[in-house]
Amino acid sequence: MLVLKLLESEPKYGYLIIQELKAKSGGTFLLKDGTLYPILYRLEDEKLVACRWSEAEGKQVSRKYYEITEAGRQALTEMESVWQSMADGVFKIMREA
Amino acid sequence: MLVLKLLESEPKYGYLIIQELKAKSGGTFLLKDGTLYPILYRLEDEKLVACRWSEAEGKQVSRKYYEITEAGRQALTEMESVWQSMADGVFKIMREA
DNA sequence: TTCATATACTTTGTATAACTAAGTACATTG
DNA sequence: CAATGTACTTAGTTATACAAAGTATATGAA
Repeated sequence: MLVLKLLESEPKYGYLIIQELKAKSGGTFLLKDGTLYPILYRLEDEKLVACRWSEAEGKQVSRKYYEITEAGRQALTEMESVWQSMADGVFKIMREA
Repeated sequence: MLVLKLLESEPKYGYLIIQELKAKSGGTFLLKDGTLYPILYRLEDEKLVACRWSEAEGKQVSRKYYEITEAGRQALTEMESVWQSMADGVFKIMREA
């Protein structure tokens, strides 16, 4: 869900996703590259993202940019809803129990 | 974490935990018995809960009551903190991304 | 200039653990 | 007495996060 969320605004490549996951979560999500890339491959298999190789602007390194698909946006909406329900359920129990 | 939380106040048996998980989460956590009991066994292995067989009051059914241990209370505190950090991280990304 | 670090992606293997399904058994209620 | 609810157990499947090791290029400091 978090990876899809980061791709919601614009296509990004793996290394950048790892950095944003770390920065935007306030240091909570520290993914190793060997953790993130398999997630991207799975999202690609599921057609929730599409990718294309592209040379970075100014630099001569080749990067694989991942872009969220329409199906990905729908899945993200569903995931957000499931997460919200789940988190609500957890907080209820942590408060009430 | 949720199972430990439900045991925080008093010892409970499996079936009751399933009912409370459903009721107190507002219907979000619907565990099958085959899902809950292995969780209890693992918590027992980890010494986070202890159990004893006991006849139910008034009834003649035998029930296995699980009680949280001191180590379980410490683990619960740690789990609550980890959950809070994780949830905060998720919400940050869901907002900021 | 060369060594270390950062960038960038891939693949394999392991460990965790949630979940389903099927089984046992007794109690309760219509 | 049949169906449903209560109560626990075990085996097997699946998902997937994660680490580790590998490849490769770029960059900056000594």
